[in-house]
Amino acid sequence: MARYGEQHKQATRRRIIEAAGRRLKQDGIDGSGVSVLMDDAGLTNGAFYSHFESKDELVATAVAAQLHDQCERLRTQVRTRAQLEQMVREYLSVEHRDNPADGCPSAALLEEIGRSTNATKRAYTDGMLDITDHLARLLAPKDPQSARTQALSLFALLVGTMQLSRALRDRKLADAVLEHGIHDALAMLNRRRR
Amino acid sequence: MARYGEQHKQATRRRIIEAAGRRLKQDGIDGSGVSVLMDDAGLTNGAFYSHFESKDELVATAVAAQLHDQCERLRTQVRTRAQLEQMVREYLSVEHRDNPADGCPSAALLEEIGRSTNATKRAYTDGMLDITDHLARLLAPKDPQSARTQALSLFALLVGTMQLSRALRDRKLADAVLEHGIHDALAMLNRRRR
DNA sequence: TGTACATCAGTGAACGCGCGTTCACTGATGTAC
DNA sequence: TGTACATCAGTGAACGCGCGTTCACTGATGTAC
Repeated sequence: MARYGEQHKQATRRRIIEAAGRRLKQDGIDGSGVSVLMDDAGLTNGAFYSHFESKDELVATAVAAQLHDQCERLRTQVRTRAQLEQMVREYLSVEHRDNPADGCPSAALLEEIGRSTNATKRAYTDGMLDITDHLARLLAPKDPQSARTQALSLFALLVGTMQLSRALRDRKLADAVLEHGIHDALAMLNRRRR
Repeated sequence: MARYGEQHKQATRRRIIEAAGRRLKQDGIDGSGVSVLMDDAGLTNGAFYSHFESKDELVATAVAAQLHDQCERLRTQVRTRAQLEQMVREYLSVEHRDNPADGCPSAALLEEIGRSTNATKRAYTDGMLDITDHLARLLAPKDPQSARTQALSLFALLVGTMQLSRALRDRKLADAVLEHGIHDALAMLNRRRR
């Protein structure tokens, strides 16, 4: 019945979504054309619409996938406060700043997501709920509900700091922003909650 | 010699820049076409190129103007720590979140500025240097140089929190993020520097 | 095992549209006399 | 003061281009017998 083997099309779809995640983070949503996105996946533009209804649908799907990957990485690699501090240091690194395609989808896309379709914002919100669930359990196992907004604030500082460092055309200042951001993020993390 | 009165063209140019600032903040850089920008200024698209060399030049100019306005507002309205705290509260308000056109250019454009031309990033950097000069003098008159990165970190938290609140499609959570952001921003402001 | 057939993932050209930009033109204005 | 003229800010149609999307077609594959 299915002629290309059961998983052939699914594998292609995943390939498009993964390549799109990288491209969107590098060039932005408006900056990434469908032809380029398909080229990145090793296909021609025409094949796009046998996988997705529209560019908007791919964007929402890719955002969901990016956050899901990020969540999985956190789940496996950040299980203690010490690991969380290490994550903060890696997040606010020069390497992360200079390689948006490999980096955090929020740092690369948050502002555009705010202007996107409801489906994309929904996907983003759901992904963030999963991520902050995990972080909240780590920060305050007894009161994860209030720890969630704490985690979101930490995240906001990381994202804002990364975007700022990327926008500043003054290497020294941009590096100093990252450095100071680490300090503030760790302080935020270790402050006593009232 | 000059036929429309000395200031006629300059006034029109200022009108374009000011209207563009609002439009860019609302719809993003890529999302704002030249025709719409000129329409906002009450002109037709053709007149654009007697005022600017390119859309890029207008973007850089509008970003500079937006930051300059923001700096002036800070200079006149934020002269004490108490006023700075008040500014934080107004920044992280629901009103600001729901009206990006009237709001902070960084919250609306920072991610896109990071992907923009060098001229735009230069304009942004210079504007931020002015703003942080002022804030640094307020935060630590004795050591404004180190207080500048502190001001930038505070700014990063405000920007990241605002963007996050705009992207979340969950009113309650989005409001909670603002609320918690105020708390963290004030804590960051009042923490003893080492 | 070999051949004819049906399927549909993928191709690549084309669609209409809006983009940034150009340009021939208009007409309100200040200047000259 | 009134008229002819020069200027150039602004008009609006057009340019080529790349966008998101559509579509007739191809050809590699699994199935039927």
